[in-house]
Amino acid sequence: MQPVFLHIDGNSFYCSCERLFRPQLRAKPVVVLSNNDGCIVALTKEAKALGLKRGVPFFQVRDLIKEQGVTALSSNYELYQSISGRMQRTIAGMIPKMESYSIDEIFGDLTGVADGDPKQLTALVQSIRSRVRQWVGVPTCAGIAPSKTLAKLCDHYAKTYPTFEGVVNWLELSDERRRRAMNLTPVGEVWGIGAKTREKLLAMGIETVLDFAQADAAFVRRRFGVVLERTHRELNGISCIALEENHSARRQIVRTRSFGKACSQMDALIAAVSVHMTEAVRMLRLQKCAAHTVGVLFHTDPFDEGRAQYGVFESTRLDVPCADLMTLTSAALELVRKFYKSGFAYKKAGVFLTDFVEEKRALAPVSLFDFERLDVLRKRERMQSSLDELDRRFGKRAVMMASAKLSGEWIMKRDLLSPCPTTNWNDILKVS
DNA sequence: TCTGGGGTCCTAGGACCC
DNA sequence: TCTGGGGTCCTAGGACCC
Repeated sequence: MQPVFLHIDGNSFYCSCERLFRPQLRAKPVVVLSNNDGCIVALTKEAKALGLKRGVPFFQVRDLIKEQGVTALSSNYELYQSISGRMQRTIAGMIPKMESYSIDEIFGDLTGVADGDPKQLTALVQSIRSRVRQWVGVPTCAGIAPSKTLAKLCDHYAKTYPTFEGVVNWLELSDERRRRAMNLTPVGEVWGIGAKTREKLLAMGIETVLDFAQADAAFVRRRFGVVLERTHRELNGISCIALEENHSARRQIVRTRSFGKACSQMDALIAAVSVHMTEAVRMLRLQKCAAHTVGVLFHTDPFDEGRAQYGVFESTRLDVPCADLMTLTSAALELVRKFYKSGFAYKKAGVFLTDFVEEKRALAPVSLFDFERLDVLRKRERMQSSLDELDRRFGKRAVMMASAKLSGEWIMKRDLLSPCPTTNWNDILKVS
């Protein structure tokens, strides 16, 4: 039986989530910014129409945004994660097999559904879209095709050409329309073809998806390897990439953040690494794993080209896999102490965990209590009364952030603060 | 002078995705 | 002044073993 894949994703997902709670933003240009409000990570079609693009640093377009009355929002990942969960549960209830591919995307397996009748498949997917719209409130587009790569391409067509009304079904297109669509689409739009490969293909005169799909398979294999050969086959309707229903179990966990302001003290790195490790271990325990390797990274500001750069990406293999916050944090802090060099202004710090094994023992969730035992909080006695006050007013998360903040130059606008009733640093610092 | 061959494991780096 | 933060997979080459 010929496989049939579905791809659905949310339109301007982060912006759509924000619009749910701010209906006045409907049909208006909106952008959502990355962590330190550094650059644009999501934007609505109204914002795209003004020439704004994903990935552009905010400061470069600040004037344009002001002039055009674009709403710029700090990101709120906890909100997006929660909406994403609702969207995916809604879809999961309507199709036999599903893979959660990213925060706003799913792949589904529709093989054998509706006896493979293309018209019925399109109708089914339209009903999924309207249910998501109605139950969750997020607009989506979808593609249906015999391979994942084609399904994603069809979704792209659905987004690009509104006449399709949100769903493009490869199985319903004539050969002629398929060729026309592929010929209109730049090769870089294909899932699996990034900037580097695109440049190489352009240099060979391969400009459109059609050019690439018609290229010689052996040639693609020889010049670009097995990965791109798979993409090539997928574009020709041969499914090579299977649905992964258990996509969510991670093989590594990384937590990093840029500092709002570069810092040079080792204390600040220690504070940052401790906070990141607390989050990383929380994730690790959620997926019931222990990590055999623990690592840290920190580096100077790569955009500050005038200054000497220093970067660290180091890891330790533990004697035994471990899911204990204290042990993992100690190992990470040891790396920080070993590789820290004074005289540099550090802009980014983080931790990573990898080489996972399943952890069968029951694990208590990471609590603030664990965190307080860390040497970061040596100053704890001094700070205790203000921390108690913080705890009463804003909860433990705020205590954690304030502790880190007070033990180093840790400046962030709003990251990690969503569970608190305030996202305003000044409120928190006033109390502490 | 002439200096095997094949397998496995690990790592670093590069490419890709959102 | 201000430039995100996650992830995945593949490959080549070196170390090591017999």
